[in-house]
Amino acid sequence: MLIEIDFNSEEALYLQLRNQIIMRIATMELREGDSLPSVRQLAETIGINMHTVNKAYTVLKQEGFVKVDRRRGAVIAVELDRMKALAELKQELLLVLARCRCKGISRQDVHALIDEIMYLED
Amino acid sequence: MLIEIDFNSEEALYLQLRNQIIMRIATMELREGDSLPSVRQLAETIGINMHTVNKAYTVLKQEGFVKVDRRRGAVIAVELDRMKALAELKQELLLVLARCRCKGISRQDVHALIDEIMYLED
DNA sequence: ACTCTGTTATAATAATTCTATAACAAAAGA
DNA sequence: TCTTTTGTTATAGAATTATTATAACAGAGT
Repeated sequence: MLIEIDFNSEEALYLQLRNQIIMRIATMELREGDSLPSVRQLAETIGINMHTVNKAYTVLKQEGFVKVDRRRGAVIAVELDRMKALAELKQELLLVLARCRCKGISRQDVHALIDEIMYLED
Repeated sequence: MLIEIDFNSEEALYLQLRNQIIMRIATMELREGDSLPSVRQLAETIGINMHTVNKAYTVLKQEGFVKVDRRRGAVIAVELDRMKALAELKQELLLVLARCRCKGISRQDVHALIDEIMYLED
């Protein structure tokens, strides 16, 4: 679990942590059933406080990316709720695409970029 | 300029303001050259502090959506920097699409949603 | 017994957000 | 010229959030 934290970033540490873990699940570097390091262990590795890691794990749990097992710690367990995921995606895209329209980025431009990023999928 | 603020939202007031103005530019409810209300006037209309509105305008200026004229106040003036806009879009999409991949939202699903939101464009 | 797990509680510090006043120079209009 | 309105800047306080620091607890593994 190589986690890189940018202490100069404006983004909160626990969000950087959350985002990196989501990215690793997406690239399958982390797979269903894999355990994350314990909050204390990861905190020590990175050099931050235990509670900051705990907060990241708590958010990941609430967002349906991990489940917490008293024995095994935080385990990757992605909750698939298609309707919920689509609704959240739409909400996020509304603002992003509004910015695109303002800045002269066309629908085709967006499609091309999507394909570039999601090249692995069908 | 009807601006609706949700005081119960977790989103900062100045960001709600910024986002609504960007949405209005995208829908052409606000057009190039249009003036925004003065910071004091809009603050009074909404019932928030002048500095909160000023912060929203300052962000919009930094992001290239308005220019500030000493005489006319904040005026819609969208700065078109295609490379910059595409780079920012890509950065934003990386995380959003990672979440999609985790949650079983396919590339086709995303394309369909893009088309649904950007239906007016070619 | 001992260690490791997540969880919870409490407290202190720092940073961010929002508000409250106040003042300034530049420009517009009377 | 006088007044008003503009954005801008400065300062300060309150509220919230983020981060750190200790400490303790129960459950589970060895």
